[in-house]
Amino acid sequence: MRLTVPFDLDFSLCCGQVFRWQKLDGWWYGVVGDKVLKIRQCGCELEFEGADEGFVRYYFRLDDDLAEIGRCVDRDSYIHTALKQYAGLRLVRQEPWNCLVGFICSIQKNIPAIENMLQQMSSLFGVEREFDGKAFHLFPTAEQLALASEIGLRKCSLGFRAKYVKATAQKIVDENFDLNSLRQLPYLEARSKLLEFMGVGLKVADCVLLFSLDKTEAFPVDVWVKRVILNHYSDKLSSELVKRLQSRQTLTNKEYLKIGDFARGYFGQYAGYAQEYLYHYERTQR
DNA sequence: TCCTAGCCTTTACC
DNA sequence: AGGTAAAGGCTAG
Repeated sequence: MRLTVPFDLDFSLCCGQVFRWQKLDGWWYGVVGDKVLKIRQCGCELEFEGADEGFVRYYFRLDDDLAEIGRCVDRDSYIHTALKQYAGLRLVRQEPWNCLVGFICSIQKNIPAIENMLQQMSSLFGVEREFDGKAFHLFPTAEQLALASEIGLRKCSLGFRAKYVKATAQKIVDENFDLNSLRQLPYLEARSKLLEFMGVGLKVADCVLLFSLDKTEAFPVDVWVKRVILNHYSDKLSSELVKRLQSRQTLTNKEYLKIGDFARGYFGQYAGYAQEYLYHYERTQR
């Protein structure tokens, strides 16, 4: 498949938004929904197996107008540098259920640990699928995780998150909850629906909204983004808020909402895209 | 109603 | 080896 739009596969898969892709012999292998696929990029050429072109276009959001998004969020020299550095980085349109569990697991965990938890859950509870001579496991469905015991989930290194995942799976099954239907709702309404799941606060909800439900105005604020705000945008916030952010490690909901509202006002409807560039740039500057 | 402190598990990295 | 930070959320008060 020949690319006619800017895209960088490595940046998009390495920037911390996805947890179940691995690179082997120059190919990226990933499990998405009920598919196992592999993909690699050589310049403008995208090669893949396991899915059709429509799926690849949808999953990697190749229809997003990256040039236009860049123009919208390019508001200062700092983000300008991040945009240049990671030109071609795209948000990935993840499968919502997998995304939701992934970010519940992200609570107080670094990325390698999250990848480890999801891998263990998949191996223990997901359907095995052979592809390219290798064994993969689909991510377990809500039904499968609802049937899992908290003990079983704790065996996957989830710790206190085991209860959250179990309860969330149970709610999905009990209410026949269709996460994809949240796509039709406005940002704030979809967010309040997600907040009803145990283990989902503002941060996790924003991640699910941004990475799987097309809410590009969602602006997840974690410790890294908080650093970006303090180090590069503090002059745009009230000195009172800045003082609070400096003196405490974790954000209160009120502070979190203030930062998100600032970001949406400053970067606009694609604030979430700005977040991803800033997040990845901050993490790789050291 | 809103806010805060204390607690929750485990891993990676220093 | 020991400590700390890690894409935070829940609950009692």
